Amino acid sequence: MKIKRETDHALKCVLHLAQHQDEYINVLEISQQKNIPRTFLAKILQKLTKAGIVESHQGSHGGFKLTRQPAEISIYEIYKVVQGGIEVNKCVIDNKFCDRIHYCSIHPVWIEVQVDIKKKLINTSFADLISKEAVLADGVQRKKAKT
Amino acid sequence: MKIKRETDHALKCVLHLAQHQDEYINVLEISQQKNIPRTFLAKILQKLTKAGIVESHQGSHGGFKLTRQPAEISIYEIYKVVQGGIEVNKCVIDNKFCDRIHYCSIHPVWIEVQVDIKKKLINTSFADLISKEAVLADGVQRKKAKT
DNA sequence: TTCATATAGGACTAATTTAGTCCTTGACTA
DNA sequence: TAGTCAAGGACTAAATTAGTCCTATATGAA
Ligand code: FES
Ligand code: FES
Repeated sequence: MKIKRETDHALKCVLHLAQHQDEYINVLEISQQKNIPRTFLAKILQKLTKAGIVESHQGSHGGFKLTRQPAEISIYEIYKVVQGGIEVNKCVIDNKFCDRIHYCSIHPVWIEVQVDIKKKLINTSFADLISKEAVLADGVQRKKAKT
Repeated sequence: MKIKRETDHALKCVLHLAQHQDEYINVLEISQQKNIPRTFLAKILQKLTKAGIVESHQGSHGGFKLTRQPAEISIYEIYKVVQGGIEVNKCVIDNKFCDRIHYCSIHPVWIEVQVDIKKKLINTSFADLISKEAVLADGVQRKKAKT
């Protein structure tokens, strides 16, 4: 389990959409606001659309918006859509990877780690992120004001 | 944080040494027993030697053995030596990676995940693994006997 | 109705990282 | 002193990641 760039982009992107609900926002705007290569982001948004996390609208004034409330979308969901399942070690996914798998004492450790990670990611929604972001941004503002 | 092949090899290797304490075991034997490419394993053992986890002896009847008791060696230690620190997302290591870092609401999630993983890995020693392995291997034997 | 503005989708490429090999040198010991 | 083993550096192959580019299709407005 290592966050790929693609997933990182996807999370920022969904965060942006969550911060601008109920309007269609196009790829260019998100890519500029969140500093993501435009064409790459377009690909990511295709995945999110297929997965039903966002809905798209073509033509002028088109773009993307969330299909659900931010509180109903977890980090884990986005992670899973763009990156697939959590895979701490290859043998956890591919059971032909290691012949020791039937008695390997290390294996259960990875399983446990995965369960922990999954729990944490499921328990963080984009509503949580939005409110936290507001607080943090405010903190940065105050710091700047002081100097 | 994704277990590399190299780390996986290293863990199996140390497990083998832990199961055969107090004798020097050479690269060839470990590589055969644990199914690891010989030359690659040699490299890994170099790292472990430098890190002081194993000690080496050259010449005939040479090889490697642990410098400490299995109970004193954690999975985390091996992980760290061969793979470096836990890095769930790049921004956690490289603070120039993302300009959002000062107020990013997602960032703390990765930090928490890392802390959890680290705890779990530190709390598993090779003594734990050895005893668990014995139980698991026994289970496999019993299953075979039944058929 | 047609032009400007969007996304959809596939094929491709570049860059980076992972997973090794190979070869020469140096230590140990029977 | 020959045979056996690790140390170390340089190299290569394979796989994955991180994108680009081009064409097609949908939409709304002039
Ligand atoms: S088989 Fe999965 S860690 Fe050993
Ligand atoms: S800066 Fe680390 S996740 Fe946003």
